[in-house]
Amino acid sequence: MKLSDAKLQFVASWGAFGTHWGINRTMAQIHALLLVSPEPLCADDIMEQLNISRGNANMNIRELIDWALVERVIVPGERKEFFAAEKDIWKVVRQIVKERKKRELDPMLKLLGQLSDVEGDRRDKEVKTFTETINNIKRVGEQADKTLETLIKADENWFLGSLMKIFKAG
Amino acid sequence: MKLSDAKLQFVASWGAFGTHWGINRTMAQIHALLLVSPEPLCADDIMEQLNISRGNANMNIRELIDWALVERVIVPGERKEFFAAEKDIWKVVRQIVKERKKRELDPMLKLLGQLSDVEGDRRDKEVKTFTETINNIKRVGEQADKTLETLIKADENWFLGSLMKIFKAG
DNA sequence: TTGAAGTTTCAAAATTTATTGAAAGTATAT
DNA sequence: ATATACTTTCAATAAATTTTGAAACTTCAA
Repeated sequence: MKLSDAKLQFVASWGAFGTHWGINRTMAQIHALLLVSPEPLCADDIMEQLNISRGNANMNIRELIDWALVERVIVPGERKEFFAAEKDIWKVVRQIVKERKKRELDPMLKLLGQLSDVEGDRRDKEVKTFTETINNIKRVGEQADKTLETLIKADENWFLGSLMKIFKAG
Repeated sequence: MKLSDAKLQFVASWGAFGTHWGINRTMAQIHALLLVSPEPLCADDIMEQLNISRGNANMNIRELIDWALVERVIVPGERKEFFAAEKDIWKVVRQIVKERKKRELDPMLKLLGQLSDVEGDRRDKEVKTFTETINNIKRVGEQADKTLETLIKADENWFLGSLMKIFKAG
């Protein structure tokens, strides 16, 4: 397969993949493009390669920077900004897990805590089912929270080495 | 907090949560509603409680059944269908992980396999960066694949017990 | 200063996704 | 058979999200 075709396909697929995970297609495509670029790209490069407008490029680049997946790079002798993606995929995964945990899991656990005691007779089937379900979700959520917290702090070697040996043994 | 308010809030939040994960809001809301209902509900119950049309209810219930998160229930003496959600949250998590792995991770790994050898000089910086990035993503993806496979097969006690002890010790 | 180069913003337009509701389809009881 | 109760489908519509592009803003060199 030719490099240019492979790149196109990677960018398109990464974009489609992103949409299944609540990430906007263009943002994922820009990320993919930067991941496979040896040199940092400027806004015009990105606009040209993905056929998108300046506004669109700008907004999605900023979002990627916000997620700490991309950083601004100063290129000596150039006035405009350049952008480069974090290339260490393990760091990328950890970063995404960290952000999504903060934005989604943490608020969900907070809510579940608030919902876990409702007024009313515990022998009432409605009350009982509600309380039990919420508490079960809370338990699993808290477990996930701990697991992800460990994963966020883990370094790759520890994760790929120790954890997997244990998993296989389990 | 009153049960009725707590239910409303849970349904609304579960719906919002779903949208961040590429799941349609109504589907997540129906799931939430069934999770906290002690008895199976029929299409009309769901339509009424969520203020949605029959077509919408029908399509999203079917989708939930497709994901094996909800099942049809025959209620003796009733002609219409009733629906109940799987209440074991650990099973729900495993089921979702299993489906998403099949639908998303597996195809992605297949693609990465195809992209991992491109034509051209390996000393070419473009070729080198592309190949290395794809292979790094592939490695992490394959690791995730194994981990999730183990998780899918694991039973709750094993997971909550052994795994977490190990994580804490790590 | 001024102007050239670059970046950001955001209302309007385009696109995508979700929802409706009525017609068509199915199953069941009589 | 046929009326009744219920489910499914899908074209039309509505809603939500994404994208555009031009104006406003910023920065910097001369």
